[in-house]
Amino acid sequence: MDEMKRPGGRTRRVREAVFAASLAELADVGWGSLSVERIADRSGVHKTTIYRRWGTADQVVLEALLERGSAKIPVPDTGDVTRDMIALGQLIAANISAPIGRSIAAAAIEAADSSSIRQIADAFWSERFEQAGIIVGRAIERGQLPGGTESTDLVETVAARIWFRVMVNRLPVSDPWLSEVVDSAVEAVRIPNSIGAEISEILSS
Amino acid sequence: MDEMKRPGGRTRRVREAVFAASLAELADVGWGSLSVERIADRSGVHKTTIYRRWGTADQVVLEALLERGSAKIPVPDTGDVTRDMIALGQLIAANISAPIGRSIAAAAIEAADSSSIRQIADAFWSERFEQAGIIVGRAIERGQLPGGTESTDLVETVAARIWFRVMVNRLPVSDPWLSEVVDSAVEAVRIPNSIGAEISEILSS
DNA sequence: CATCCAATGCAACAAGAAGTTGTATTAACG
DNA sequence: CGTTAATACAACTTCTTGTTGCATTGGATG
Repeated sequence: MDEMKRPGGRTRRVREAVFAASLAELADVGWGSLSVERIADRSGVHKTTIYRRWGTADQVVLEALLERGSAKIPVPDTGDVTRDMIALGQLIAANISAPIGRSIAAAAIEAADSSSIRQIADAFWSERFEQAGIIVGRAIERGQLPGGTESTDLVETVAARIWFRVMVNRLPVSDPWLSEVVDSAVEAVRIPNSIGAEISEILSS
Repeated sequence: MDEMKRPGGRTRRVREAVFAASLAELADVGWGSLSVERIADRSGVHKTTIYRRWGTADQVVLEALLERGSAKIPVPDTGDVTRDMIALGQLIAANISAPIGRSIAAAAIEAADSSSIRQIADAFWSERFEQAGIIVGRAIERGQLPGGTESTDLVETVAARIWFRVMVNRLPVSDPWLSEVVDSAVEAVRIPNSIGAEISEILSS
C-alpha cells in the first residue's frame, strides 16, 4: 500500500506538505467543504499531483489522519481509579476540543453510511474503551471496585458528559468540573443500583 | 417578515413544496451539501423562484425549520420525577435519532461561528432544559427531591448519555436502557455528593 | 558525475454547477 | 374580467472541479 519507488527527499516533502495542509483545511472548513484545489493552494503542491497520487480530497485527509493517529498513547496509571479516569477524560476532552477533532466528530455524525471517516472515529473510541477497561481492571485488583464492574458504563458516562459539554454546551472542560463528573460516575458503578436505591429510600423516609 | 400580497393558493403550494423538499434534502445529503438547484428539482419549483424569494438554500431550510419547530410540546407530568424524565428522554431521543435531527446536530457541531443553524439547536436544548426545570420543580414540591436540586445537572446527564448513544455508539434508545440511565441520574442528584462519598467510604472499608 | 525515469509542475481544456437577467406565462385577487 | 404579483422559462456568465498532454525537476543507480 505504502510502497513508492522514490520515497526520498522531494516525495516526502510533498507528502508532508499535503498532509499538513489537508489537516489545516479540515480544521478550518470541515470535512464537507474539503477540496483538492484548496489543499493544493495551501500546500504549494500542484493540484494535478494530488489528483494523481490520491484522487480525492477525502483520501488525502484519510491517509493524513491514519498517519497522525498511529502514535499510541499510554494508559494513565496513578494508582487511583478516579485520578486515572480524570486523566483519560482530559485526553478525550483535548481530542474533541481541538478543531480537527471537532471536524472529525461532526463528519462522523453526519455520515449515515459507514464511510471511512467513521472508521477513524470508531477507532478513537474503541481505544478509549480499551484503556478504560485496563483502568477498571487495575482498580478491581486493588479492591477499589467490586469484581463484576462493567468498564463500559463508566467510560460511557464520563465520555458522554464530556462530549455533550464540548459539543453542545460549548463550554471548556475544567478540572473541577471533570473531577466532579468522574467522581459521581465512579460512585455510581461502585454502589450497585439496588443498594443505592435502598439507601435513597431510607434517606427520603 | 411574513407578509405577502398574495398568500393564497399557488404561493402557499410553492412554499410548502419548497419547504418539504428542503427538509427532505437536509435529511438526505446534510446541511453542507444543500443547494438551491437540488431543492428546485426536488420540489418541482423553478430555481429562479427560489433564488428570488429566499436567496440561498440555507435561508430556505432555516425558514422551513422555524415553521416546523414552532409546535410547542407539553411538559410530561406523570406525578413521578423518574417517569417524567424518561418521557423527556424519549422525546430527545426521537428528535436526534431522526435524519433531520441528526443533520441539524452535525451541522451545529461543525459550525464554529454562531451561525443560524446553531440558534435552532440552541433553541431546542434550552427548551429541554426549561422543561426539565419544571419537572424538577414539581418533584421538589412533592418532596421527591431535596430543595436546592440543580435541574441542569439532571438533564445534562440524561441528555448527554442519550446523545452519546445515538450519535457515537449508533445504538437505539431502548426503554430499559433509558430507564436505567434516568434512574442512576435521579439517584445521583437525590444523594448529595458529600453524603454519597461518605457512604461509599463506609462500604469499601 | 552522468544518466535515467519516477515524480512533479504547468497550461490548456472540458464538464458541470451556481447564480443572474430579461421576458413570457400563469393565476390570485379585486 | 382585468390587473399584476408570483412564477416559469431560456439564455447567459462565472466559478469550481477534474482531466490530459507535455515539459521540467531531482532522487536513485551504477
